[in-house]
Amino acid sequence: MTKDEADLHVERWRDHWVLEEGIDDDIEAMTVRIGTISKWFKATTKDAVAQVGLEDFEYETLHSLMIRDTPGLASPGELAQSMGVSNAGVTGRLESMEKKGWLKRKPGAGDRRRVEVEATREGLRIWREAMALRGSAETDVASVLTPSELAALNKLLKKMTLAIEQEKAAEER
Amino acid sequence: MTKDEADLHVERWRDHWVLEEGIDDDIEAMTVRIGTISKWFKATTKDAVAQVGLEDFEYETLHSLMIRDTPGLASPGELAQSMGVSNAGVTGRLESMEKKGWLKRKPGAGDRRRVEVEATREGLRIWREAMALRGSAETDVASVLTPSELAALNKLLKKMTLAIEQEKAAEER
DNA sequence: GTAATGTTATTCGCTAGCGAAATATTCGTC
DNA sequence: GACGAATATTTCGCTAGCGAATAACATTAC
Repeated sequence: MTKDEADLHVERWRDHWVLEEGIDDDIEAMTVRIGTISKWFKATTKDAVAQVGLEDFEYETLHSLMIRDTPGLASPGELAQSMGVSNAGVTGRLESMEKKGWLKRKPGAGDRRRVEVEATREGLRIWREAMALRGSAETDVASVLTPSELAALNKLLKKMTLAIEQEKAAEER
Repeated sequence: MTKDEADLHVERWRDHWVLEEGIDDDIEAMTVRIGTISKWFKATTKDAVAQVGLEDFEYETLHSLMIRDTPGLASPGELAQSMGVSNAGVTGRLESMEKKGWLKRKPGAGDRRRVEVEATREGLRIWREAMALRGSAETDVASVLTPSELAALNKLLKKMTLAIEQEKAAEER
């Protein structure tokens, strides 16, 4: 069967190898593949986003704002958390994005320490546009799998994500 | 069955949703899961790397240098390519890493435009140390799968990576 | 052999983002 | 009901990295 980059990587690994305790080949190949796919999705998203005239981080911010359970509405701190960016970083993003008119900030209603971030109509529009492009690129890749293969893949991935989420939760105490 | 974050994401997606043409739920869940796992691996690598006293980008550079088919030896341009970083960025990395003694640069033998980057003994040592830690974190996650599940997962992932690699190759003409 | 073109690495000006300190507001407690 | 602790955001100084321009060398064409 044709080899992919991960296969080649593992082969080189074994030949030239130097580590005392070897890492399991299948695990190594799996992590490399996950990385490859993730990178690809990031790259296609980047393209889609560039096509509609957004910067990467602008898209990410709008996206984060929209996929909440209160879509289009959040505080800077919440955004920082969900994007894995520092609070200071979020302030910077909001600053420039507010100037461009994709969102606005207003002082928090009840608690005046807070700031409420809200997507504008125009912000929503451009984000949707990017989403449509992004989705079609993902569909392209996923379509090499049959529906039942996709289901099987999801089942296996889910086993891992559940383990990860559990691990994460455990870390937080 | 227990739901993971991806499941919840897709549910929210559907409830509040606003896109004209819906994105297929299974595809969306799959991309979210791939992203979650990839992020997790990145985070565990980051921890491992911090434990041995390396910066992220220093580890990445050493790693890139070591997994070549000429391990421990490369030109800046090759590194830039394999890391997906600009040439200028690589120059900066090499600068600081040379100071710390993890690698050294010397003028290219045949072609004197080139520069040869070589890992030092100490660079190799610290990278190995990080690798051992990194590997064990990955093994932890992967161990929720049975060997045959892992094999099945790799088979499905490989279908996608092959498609991606083909797409990439096609783009390059 | 020399001019023109290509290739490789580095320098320079600029942007995004981080961590720590500063600022503004709220909550708890005596 | 005032004062200290807690919380939310922003400001500030600094670092990594990008793209464009530059420098140094090599290759090709004539």
